[in-house]
Amino acid sequence: MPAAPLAGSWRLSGRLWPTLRDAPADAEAISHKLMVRAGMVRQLAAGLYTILPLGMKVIERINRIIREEMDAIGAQELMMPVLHPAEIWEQTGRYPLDEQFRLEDRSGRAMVLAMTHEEIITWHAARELRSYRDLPQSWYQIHTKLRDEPRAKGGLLRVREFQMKDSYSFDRDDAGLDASYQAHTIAYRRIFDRCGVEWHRVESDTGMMGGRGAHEYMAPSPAGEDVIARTADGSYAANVELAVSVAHEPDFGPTPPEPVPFDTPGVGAIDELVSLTGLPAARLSKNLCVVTDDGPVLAIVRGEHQVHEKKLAKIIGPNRAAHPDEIERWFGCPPGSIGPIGVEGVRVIADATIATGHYVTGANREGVHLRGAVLGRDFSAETADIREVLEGETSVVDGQPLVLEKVIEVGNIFKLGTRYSEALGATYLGEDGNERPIIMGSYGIGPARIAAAAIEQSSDDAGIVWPKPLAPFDVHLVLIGAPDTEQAQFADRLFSDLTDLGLDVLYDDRASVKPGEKFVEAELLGCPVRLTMGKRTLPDGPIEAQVRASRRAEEIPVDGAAAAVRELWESLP
RNA sequence: CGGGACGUGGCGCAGCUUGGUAGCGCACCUGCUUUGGGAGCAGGGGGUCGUCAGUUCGAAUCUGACCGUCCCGACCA
Repeated sequence: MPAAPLAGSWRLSGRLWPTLRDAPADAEAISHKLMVRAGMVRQLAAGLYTILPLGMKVIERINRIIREEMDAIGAQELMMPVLHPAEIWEQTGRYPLDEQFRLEDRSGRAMVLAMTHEEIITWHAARELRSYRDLPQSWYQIHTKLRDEPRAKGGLLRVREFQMKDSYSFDRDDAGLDASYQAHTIAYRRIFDRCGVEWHRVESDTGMMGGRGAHEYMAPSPAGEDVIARTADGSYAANVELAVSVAHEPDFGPTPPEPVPFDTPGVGAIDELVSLTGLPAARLSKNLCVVTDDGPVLAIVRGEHQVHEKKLAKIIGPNRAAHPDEIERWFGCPPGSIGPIGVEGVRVIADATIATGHYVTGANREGVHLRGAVLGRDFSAETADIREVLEGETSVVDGQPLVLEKVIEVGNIFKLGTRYSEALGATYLGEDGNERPIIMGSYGIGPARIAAAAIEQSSDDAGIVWPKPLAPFDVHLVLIGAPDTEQAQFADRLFSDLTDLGLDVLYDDRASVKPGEKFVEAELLGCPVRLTMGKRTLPDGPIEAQVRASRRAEEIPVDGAAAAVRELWESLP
């Protein structure tokens, strides 16, 4: 048995801390490799991870920050089951979702595992909240979610079982919801700032939650799965799923009186057309045919743009790319030559940018394109925003240029409205005696994703470089020498002195591990300060301190060592 | 779900093409030496080669199916 913990400090001997020299071959993400190597997590199966004691230290620190800030806005912690009767999910229509784990109990009752907790919290709210006097309320938990993800990936970044801080607000009216939403905005800002990660708050789609307004909290990282568009000062920031921008306007020159055909043998792709015509891609129209249950749809964007599939799907519903033989049937030509002019039986949706200018587009004849096609004159189309914004295009808010950035989603907030309260009968009696649905919001944070994002954002060749607030320990004290030596006695004393000063210390007192190995493992783990106590240190010091981030060596005097270490630690960013 | 790759002691890998005694490094155990940057020497333990079926006198090696894991895409807080 290891020695009992001294506040948040640990003696290392006897503890489970399995580090690895090599990362498992199937780990790809930096955070995944380092978390496994640094003995924080182990994988059980795809998307299922055990968090080891050292990983728990980090998660505990994150959760503590979350609890403090949630409590500070008056949210109340509770805990709901992760095993739910299916009927409740049937009432909101979310029972059949593909991500839902479904099972039966021994009597054959249909059950589900908690994908999220809107249904259950609303079920409780329906029973406990009766009057306008009971509102507003905010309830939260830090608890398990289970999702049958089509593809777990990236280590801890996308998993099938994970802890989430989820909170839910209950208000009388929209103004109340706005206030609860604002309170969460404040709490979230404090949480992510205190965690020491870089983050952006962006406008987001409401996704499977439904509702009417949402933001996501995004930690920039190349390992991220989402992309955001934002201005340098954050005056505009949105997930590209709904980001808008002012497109570059090409010089169109005079508009031809009518479309003019020209030969483009064997040419279909936009870059081939650019070389052939010498025109910028923005003056070509890119025509994409997809198929919905209601038939074919032709989507048109400028040649430099990409159709954003989610934006398109919001307008036309689920769809797939058309097969070449289908295109041949509807347009009478191969995919490279299709265009909007003269087609029948095909719904045409043009991006709003197409409404100005004239374009080179397919003539619906193999090897022929047209110059000078004008929307409204030569063809008709619904216009909508269906393109993905491009880096360098400008903000619709203030004209600043937009940058695109890959990000990890670490939190989100949703204005749910009455979707769940109406479905589950969560109503209250107003002052005027009328029954109304409770107005709800829901708010999520993934603690393990914060940890993973922190590592993605901060590591070097030697290992993790923790932001101070998330480090499993503040100080990593390395003892060189046997337990019965003078330096060991001194290290023991320093260990308890540092702990008394409020620092969490990992005291590497293992007798059987060589100094070099201790140093390497300390850097792999990445606590902000490493102290070395060896024979050399005594009697007069100094004690060597290494600042992990800079790997700079500092000298700590033996007299008043603990206070000096505390001071060094405090001086770090 | 589509495409690709890979499954050999705890981790990293070789062996497979050309079938014939299962190997290397690290880790682990014992002993001695060593103690400020993943120690040295000596000895030792641990593997149904993912599973099943087939071909063969004989399969880690060839064939097939299945399972698992990872990556890209689809999907997704």
